[in-house]
Amino acid sequence: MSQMQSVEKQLRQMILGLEIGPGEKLTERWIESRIGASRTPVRAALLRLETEGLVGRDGRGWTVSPINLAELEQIAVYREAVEVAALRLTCALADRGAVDVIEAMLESCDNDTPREEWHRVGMDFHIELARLSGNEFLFRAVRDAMTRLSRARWLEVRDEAALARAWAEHRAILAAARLGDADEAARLLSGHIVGSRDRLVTSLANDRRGLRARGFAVVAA
Amino acid sequence: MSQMQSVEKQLRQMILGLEIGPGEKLTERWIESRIGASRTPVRAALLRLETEGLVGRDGRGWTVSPINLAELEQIAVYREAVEVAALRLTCALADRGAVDVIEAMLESCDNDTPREEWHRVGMDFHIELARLSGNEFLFRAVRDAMTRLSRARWLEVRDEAALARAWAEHRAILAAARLGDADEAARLLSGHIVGSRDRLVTSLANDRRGLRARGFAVVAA
DNA sequence: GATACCAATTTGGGATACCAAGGTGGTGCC
DNA sequence: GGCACCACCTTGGTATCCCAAATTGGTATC
Repeated sequence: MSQMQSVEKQLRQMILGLEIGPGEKLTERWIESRIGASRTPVRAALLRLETEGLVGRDGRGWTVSPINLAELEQIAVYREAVEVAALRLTCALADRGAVDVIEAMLESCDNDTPREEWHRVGMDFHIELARLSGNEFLFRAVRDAMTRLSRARWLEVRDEAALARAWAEHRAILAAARLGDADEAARLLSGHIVGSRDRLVTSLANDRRGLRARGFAVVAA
Repeated sequence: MSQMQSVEKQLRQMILGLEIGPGEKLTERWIESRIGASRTPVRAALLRLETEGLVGRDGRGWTVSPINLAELEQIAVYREAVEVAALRLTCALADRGAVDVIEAMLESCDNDTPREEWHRVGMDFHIELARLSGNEFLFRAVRDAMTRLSRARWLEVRDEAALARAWAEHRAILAAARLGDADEAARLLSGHIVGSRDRLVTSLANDRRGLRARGFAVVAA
């Protein structure tokens, strides 16, 4: 793999893993020494991550994008549009057996599964579901939206009950999709996304003070 | 304006204006001499245009993205999802007076208007309509989709009748939106997008031979 | 003590030099 | 004539250097 892609990957992981906090200033030279590559690939990585919304410009200079509650709400609306469209396409497909692969993915999480896994599988559910539609643009839209949501979801305080409910909703969506019941699947998915958004925004708004204390910039809705 | 943004702008214009044909090979050094900037801003521009889908990598090396009929069809599905969602949001708005601005935009085109203007305004209709929703993500999605469609629409052979019908459809959509009739507006917009796609793909498929003769790579659906 | 101003450092933007990999054309052998 | 092989050249990837602007820190003045 070229160094350019490697820098991008490492930097993205540092940002998504909150190793670099939302709102922190970035300098190309710091990244250069931190990652061990020269400025050229570092700049290429920053340009890419900028289009993903993970970093942004702060006048002259780079900043890790803060958590933006207003943005999270807009993303939810966007997700609802593209995910529902993808799901409807999938429901119209002749072969919907592929949903079983996703169901197996969900089953792979049990009580012993580390939190990281739950986090990743929770996002992959939506991403893989969109992939099934066969539409590259819908798929990319969902994947990019989930990437943007990733840090916020990581910060969200979720109790066992909420987690279990989300998993149940995922399974219900798959069940409806397997039957080809597009309207029901779409209805369930919409509700799931809206519910997720509400819990997410509420949780972050409540924790805002604590998050800021940890050095994480959280912009209000 | 920084040189980097200028290079990006110029290069995008050259690609969208078909000054550089779909499928053509690009070398960083050629662009460098053509635009009159060094490789650093050229590379930055290429990285950005890559995320817009206007250029792509061809193993080692850059290529102006060919016109891809399968991609055009997928984009239409994607557009339908995001544009309809945006339109429904707009219909739910308290103040829908802003649609008048768009209507005025349409009126600005008459028989004397050069073809370039028609082309631009035809796309801006969809972009500005999405902007009214107030959702940044839906707006960007529509804008980026229209950018990707731009070259294909430029190549499309459109008769007067088709053009007039498209304009009438635009106006009908606005009329429904002004009344807040979301279902009707959505229905009209869906139909418009699907119809546009059909005419576009059909026209390009028919002209494929001629387009290739002009040096334009056209990938079949 | 506050503030205005200046020097020094830092920073991103741009230019250029260098490199390894891949492609191309030519040449000589079969 | 055809094919294998090799030297050369082009190309993107990387590193490094330079520059202008902006930030910073200190200092002198009021």
